[in-house]
Amino acid sequence: MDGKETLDKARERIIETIAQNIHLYGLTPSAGRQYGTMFFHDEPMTLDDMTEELGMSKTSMSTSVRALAELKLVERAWIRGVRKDLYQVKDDWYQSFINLFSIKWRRSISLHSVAVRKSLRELEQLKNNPDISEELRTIVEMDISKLEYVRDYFEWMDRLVDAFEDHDIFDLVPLKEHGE
Amino acid sequence: MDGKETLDKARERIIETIAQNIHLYGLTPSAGRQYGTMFFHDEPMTLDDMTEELGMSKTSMSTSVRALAELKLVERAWIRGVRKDLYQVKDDWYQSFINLFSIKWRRSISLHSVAVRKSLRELEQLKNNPDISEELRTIVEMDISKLEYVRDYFEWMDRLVDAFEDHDIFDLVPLKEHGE
DNA sequence: AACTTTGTACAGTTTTTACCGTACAAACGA
DNA sequence: TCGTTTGTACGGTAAAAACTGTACAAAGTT
Repeated sequence: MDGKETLDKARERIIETIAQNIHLYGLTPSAGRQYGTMFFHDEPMTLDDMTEELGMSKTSMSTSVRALAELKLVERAWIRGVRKDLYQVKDDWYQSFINLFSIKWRRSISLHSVAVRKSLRELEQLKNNPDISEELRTIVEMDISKLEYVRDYFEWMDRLVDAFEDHDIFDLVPLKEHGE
Repeated sequence: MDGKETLDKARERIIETIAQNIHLYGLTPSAGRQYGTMFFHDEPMTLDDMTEELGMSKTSMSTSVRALAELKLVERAWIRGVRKDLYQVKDDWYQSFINLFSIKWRRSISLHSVAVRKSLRELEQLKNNPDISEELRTIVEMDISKLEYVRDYFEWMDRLVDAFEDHDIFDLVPLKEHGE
């Protein structure tokens, strides 16, 4: 086995591992393979480069690179004289992890918070309605306390994402000292 | 609109929100609806209960409750005299969040670490091979430093999950004081 | 202005995933 | 021991998602 072959095999192993785990970011294996390919490619790539490298249609490359960019796993690059769009991976993986929370989790937290607060308001009002049965009131009160718990949970999640974004998380889990 | 109707609507909003966000846990909306239904159901539920409540087949209920259990979002319960399997939601949502990392992320981290270390070993060996071209050696060295970065990243991720599991994360992002 | 090049919208196809019904094994009860 | 109940494996089907090719709009070039 010659050197180039060894190199490619070593790269391929990493790319395939990324492909098979990127579902944690809500992306498809194909997008993962695309990311992995770009990771080892030193210059920014065009859609045509990716088509060639991965043997997939340009349309697919376009849509999946968009998904990668939305999560800020890749970014656009500019090289003077090149007309085509260029993409490269963002090389700060710690920040990419944080971005997952900033983008996907934050949105989910917000949707939950809105829904919970709305339901809580309705149930509080229902609880104060004198016309309902004692039995129903008991159930309503239980639901209220459940939703208060959930509200607090998402409020905590919100603060957790803040702690990621503010990089406070690196106080708790420090980066490895560079070069040792 | 009578009281029961208001209650159901308030619950339905939450359930649907869970269903539409549980993809972050790698689960389907159906499993989310199942979880939400169990969340508001005070006694543990049987598969037949879920079939009735959700209008889906018992087979589906069986497979998706298994997915929920695997992530420890639900657990089995026992009530004396009841022959059927019973399930209830685990009510510590903070722990459930942590479990996602313990179970899904930890596995991914491990797979990545293994792959990266294996490729690193191969590339180190290749680098020390005197027969390769200077050009190739340069590429290999660049890949090595990329993979060392990745290795360190997953080592950090491993410590992050540790910090979740050990509940150190609550030092950084404290729980809301109970009852205020 | 006419001609190229490039990225993506869109509709159709293929592949994958979710879901269902049947059948059966394991556990229980009489 | 023989029925009954319960959960799930399995094969088939319906639904969803990924992927492709064509067609076109936007931007660049001559």
